[in-house]
Amino acid sequence: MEKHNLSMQKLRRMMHEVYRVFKKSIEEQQHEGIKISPEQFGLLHAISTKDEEVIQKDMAEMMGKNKSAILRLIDSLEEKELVRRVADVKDRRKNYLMVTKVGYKVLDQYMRVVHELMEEMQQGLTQNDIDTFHKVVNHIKCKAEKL
Amino acid sequence: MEKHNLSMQKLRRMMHEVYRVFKKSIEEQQHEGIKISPEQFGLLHAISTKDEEVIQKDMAEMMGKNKSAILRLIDSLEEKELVRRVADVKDRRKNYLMVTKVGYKVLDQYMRVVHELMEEMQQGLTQNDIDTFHKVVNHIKCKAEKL
DNA sequence: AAATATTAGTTGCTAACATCAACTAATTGT
DNA sequence: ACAATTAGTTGATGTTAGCAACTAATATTT
Repeated sequence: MEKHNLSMQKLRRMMHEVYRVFKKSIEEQQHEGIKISPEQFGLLHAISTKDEEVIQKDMAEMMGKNKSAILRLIDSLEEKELVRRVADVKDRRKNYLMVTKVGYKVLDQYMRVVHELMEEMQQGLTQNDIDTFHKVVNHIKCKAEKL
Repeated sequence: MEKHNLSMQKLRRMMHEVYRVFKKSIEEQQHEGIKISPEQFGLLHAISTKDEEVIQKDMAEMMGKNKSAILRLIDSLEEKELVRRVADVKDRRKNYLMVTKVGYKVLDQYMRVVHELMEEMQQGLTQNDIDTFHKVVNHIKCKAEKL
């Protein structure tokens, strides 16, 4: 009982710390340049990894976020010129999301920082540990989605 | 590289789903009564589990949050009469945080829901899985705290 | 073809959370 | 007694989330 709840809190704490360190590293490694928040980064990255073209609705589903939330995020990314909306010629309701050149550049920088940090923070953990971690995360997510 | 980043995003997604389900269950099981947010719940619970009396600063440290953030949370909990600040007689700067009777009642209700949900979502996972999960979370948190 | 239903995105509003700097009052240290 | 430190507060700013209502575009039904 108490154990389970603590895990969510610990999880939250862990993520908070990771983001804090991440932010600090970004500041240190880039005194200038475009700064984006974790959520913005998450969306930018998600868009960039999709092979086929995606629309806002797709991203909302994929990230499990409310469509307004996605819209706001896209607004903010578009404002920074990291992403562009391109209306579908056949269905004018749909906006395809495209990562700009600058977008890819920022993404690359951020990914490098993420990579370094994760390498560092994972030291001392086995691959099995990490795989189990992902398994648990995925398992709980899927269970939760069904409720 | 991409794998590590995805885990943070997946983690975030998982937590989002868990909170969604949690909220839904609360709504279903309590058509009335005091509603509190995950953060409020987290703080309320944290306060309740400490044997010795704690002050705001303690909670900020313990939860890894900014003191203003804690203050605001306490404000909101105090407003709902779930928590009370009690000034230390010897050091008037310090406020001890006490969970009220109502506070314990709400906490109990919420804990019950949490317990049920976690039981349900953990089905199919072994104790070893869960332990490893906690181990990884704790490991990363500690590593991050040192950076 | 026209009417209705559905879809994708937008808007306005509200709530919650986080952080920083500056500040105040209280206590401790010199 | 004064300076430094501490605990909490305030104001401002930024970010994210969610809901309902709305608009324009498309699909389906009549």
